[in-house]
Amino acid sequence: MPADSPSSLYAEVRRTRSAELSVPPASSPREQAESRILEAAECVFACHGYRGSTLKQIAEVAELPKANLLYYFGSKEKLYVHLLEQTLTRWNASLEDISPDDEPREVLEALVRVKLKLARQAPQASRLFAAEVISGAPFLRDYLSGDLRDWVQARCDVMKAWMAAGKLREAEPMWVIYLIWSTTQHYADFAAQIDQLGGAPQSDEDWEQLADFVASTLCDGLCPRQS
Amino acid sequence: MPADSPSSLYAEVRRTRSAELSVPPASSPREQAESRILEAAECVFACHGYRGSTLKQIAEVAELPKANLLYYFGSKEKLYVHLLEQTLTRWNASLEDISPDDEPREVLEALVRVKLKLARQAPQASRLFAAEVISGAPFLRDYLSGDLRDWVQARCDVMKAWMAAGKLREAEPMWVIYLIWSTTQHYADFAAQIDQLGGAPQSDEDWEQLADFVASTLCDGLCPRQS
DNA sequence: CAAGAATCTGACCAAATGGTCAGTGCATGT
DNA sequence: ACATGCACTGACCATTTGGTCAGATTCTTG
Repeated sequence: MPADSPSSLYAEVRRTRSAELSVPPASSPREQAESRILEAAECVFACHGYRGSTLKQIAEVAELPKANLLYYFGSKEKLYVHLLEQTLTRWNASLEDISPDDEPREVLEALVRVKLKLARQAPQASRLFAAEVISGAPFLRDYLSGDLRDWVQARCDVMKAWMAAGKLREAEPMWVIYLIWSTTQHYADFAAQIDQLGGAPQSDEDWEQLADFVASTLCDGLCPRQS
Repeated sequence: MPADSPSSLYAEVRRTRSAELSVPPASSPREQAESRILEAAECVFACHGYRGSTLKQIAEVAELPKANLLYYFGSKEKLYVHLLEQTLTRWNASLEDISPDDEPREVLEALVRVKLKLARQAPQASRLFAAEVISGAPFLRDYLSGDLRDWVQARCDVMKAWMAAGKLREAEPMWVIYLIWSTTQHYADFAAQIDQLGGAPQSDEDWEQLADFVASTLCDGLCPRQS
């Protein structure tokens, strides 16, 4: 019966806040309360998924009365969806376009670095997304088969061009993307396991080395020898 | 408000049952009921995690009265823990030992194939484990820092020997393991996403090609050129 | 067949859940 | 001063939750 003491399990809230990507200081009471609630909600939803989370717990983490959450967000579901959308918006902001003229190795390496940076800076967001997908993506169906599918399709086309030009190993391009996503997200989603087993990157240098390792391994595995 | 209709979301139960690794036909009423309950519980817990699952829902999937689950398993927590332990036992059964004399490429490839086979045959078990870890592994702390840590340590030692012999790229051995785990589990844990985006392996041949792709990419990336 | 054990379950319970609402402050403009 | 609207919240509600239990049914065995 492992109870999760807010002190230990949710300590990450405060820590993540300051590390967050530039969010305007939010002066009005509304903005202040909303961001406070969203922080807490991200923490709890990421941990227990939509159905496993309770408003009471989110309220406790946010140190606000439960009725306050409902005053600002109307319902548990609206709060959850708002959080998902905010996450996707932030992720999209950190993605760059690619073209067939780019060098595959450089693009792949850049993608690995961006994803690992996100895994480090916003692990909660990654786990929130993972929990949603594990549960069958009931709230993200449309996004997955819409915007994300388009984004992914564009990358696949470029990769096919690379393959035709002999710059990338022949393979289902989707699998290349999954290779990158899985290896990088792993460090956010399975952080609890990695903490127990060892090998968790801690310092800036650790993360740098990890990025080097993942990027070079995938590039060497995916790009034909250039000798 | 996406409601998960048992018919669609939990259809996987029956399908997985027949594909399950040899489980004795279970004749006594106790065995019969228990396996029926465990099946349903795996399905629901894998989807919503421990806290997000309800006994009522498990009972509905199992097509048994709720009191029956409690008659056989005593409590929600005992049922959950039983399921976790069963999963770990089965996984351990499919793992082989390795020695420094083995060829890294062969061992890595074999590991990828075993893990992908599990991802295909028992995706629910993989998601169950993933949900548990995402929530901070409250029930698996001891296992992770005990048995699994030992298992992993043994592999790391062998890999270090390989590195010293120039048969494997110099790197934190743990990261090599995470590379394999993440790339293979991804196809079970994120199946909902993959189904929407495309590239999901369907036929035996698809899975074979996927295994070839993942194994050879990782091997080429991890093992020095042999020319 | 009788007696005990194992199997099973409807009815119930206290606690927790998402959500509502009436009412309290409290700032600002007039 | 006072009215208007935003910000807030304790108290409450219907429903759902995990769990108990007394009793009914079925199986096993001497």
